[in-house]
Amino acid sequence: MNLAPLTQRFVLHFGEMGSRWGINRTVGQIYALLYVSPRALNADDIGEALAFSRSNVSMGLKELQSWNLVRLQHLPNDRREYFQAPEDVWAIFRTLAEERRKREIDPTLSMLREALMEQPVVADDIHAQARMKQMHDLIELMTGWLAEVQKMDSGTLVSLMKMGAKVQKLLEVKDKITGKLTGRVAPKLLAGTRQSTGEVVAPYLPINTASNFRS
Amino acid sequence: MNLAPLTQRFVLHFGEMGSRWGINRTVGQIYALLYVSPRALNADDIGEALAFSRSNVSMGLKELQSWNLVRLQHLPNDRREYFQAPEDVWAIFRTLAEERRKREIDPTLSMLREALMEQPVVADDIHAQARMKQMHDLIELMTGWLAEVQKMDSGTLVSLMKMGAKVQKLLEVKDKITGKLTGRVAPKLLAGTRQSTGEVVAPYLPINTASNFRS
DNA sequence: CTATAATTTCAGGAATTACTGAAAATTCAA
DNA sequence: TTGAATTTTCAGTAATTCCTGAAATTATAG
Repeated sequence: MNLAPLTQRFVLHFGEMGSRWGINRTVGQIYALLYVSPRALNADDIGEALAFSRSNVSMGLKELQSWNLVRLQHLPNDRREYFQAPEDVWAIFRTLAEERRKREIDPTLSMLREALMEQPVVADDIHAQARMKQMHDLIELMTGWLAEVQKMDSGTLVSLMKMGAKVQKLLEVKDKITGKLTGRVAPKLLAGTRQSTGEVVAPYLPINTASNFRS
Repeated sequence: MNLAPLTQRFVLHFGEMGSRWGINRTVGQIYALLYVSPRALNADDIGEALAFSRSNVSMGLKELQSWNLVRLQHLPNDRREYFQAPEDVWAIFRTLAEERRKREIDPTLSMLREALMEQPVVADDIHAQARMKQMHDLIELMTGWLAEVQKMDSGTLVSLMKMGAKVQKLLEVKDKITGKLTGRVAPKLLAGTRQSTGEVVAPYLPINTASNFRS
């Protein structure tokens, strides 16, 4: 591996980080290299830069393509394929979120939905189903929110994030004006929820209190 | 493995899902079991339920404890340790986000900060550093926002998420009233950013346009 | 169509990670 | 303090994942 110093540190770091995800070191390094590279690279460039076999590069690039994380490019008078990472970091982040949702969240939601359709036959499964309902509702709320947020343009998103918790205050002001309840927990939420199982599930608890864990 | 039917499906699913993260199947299954269990379980319970060796359970529980995902409990007249998952799914989610930040984001931020302090000596590193700056800024913005959001109580968070993109409209209304600019991209953001490298980096682009990728 | 360049597939070996049983360490009741 | 109960450690093996070179496939220039 013969890379510029900063590039090398970045590439090695992403190789290590990759392992903490499901992604393997090779793929992490290839992506990192493409991300910082000032120009599109072909498979041989990559293999040489990272000292990987040509076939390993090929598999890594295929993986990255399946994640929609790299774009293909052709140069005039050159039959080889050139790869690059998108320029816009926000677009990259969106793609990542989207793909992870597809691979990790969607299958889980399906499993949960199926499980919630069933009639539990064992005592333990009654409680299990109620827990699955809680998880299902949280995931559904979060993915729905994520989908809406992903539609915003990057500028709006940046503004929102920079506001951070100040949105809360804005909501309170709005409450006073409209009289609607948003900043506090709605009574319905506090009342507990009757599940499809018939069981009444405890309401969302305030966090960071000892009562979150049985002691 | 001799589990109630719904419980078994849930446990097996989380085992598989674990592999897509960095987490191994065993740990995923143990956590899933604790999550749906109506009562705290000891290591032998878990080992028997999932057909794992006692030592494997011990290692899995240690891993889960290092993630702050399980709580320890003692029953009267029983020396064994009993484990359970927190009841509040929101608290669980917070913990997960927090721990992943510590393990994945923080080290990356450190690496990026260090790299941004250096003076690039090779041409390629000048571009690489500019790219790292973009990534650094995005991550910093997101983690800062996350930290603020994590301080909110679950109820507020639920309200916010249910509003989804409607927050945007609220911001526009606020703009009209206060005259401040938040809903649209601030001029400074559109103007591009002068990096520490001296290079002027392109501003955030509108997403979902072909121009995000060189064609 | 043919020849060559480029990419992909894949079987097998290398490296890593997971899991187990036995032994060591720890905890706590008596 | 002792000793039984419980948990943890760890070396060895099993299982899985990664990576390579060779062969097959695909693409395209001539």
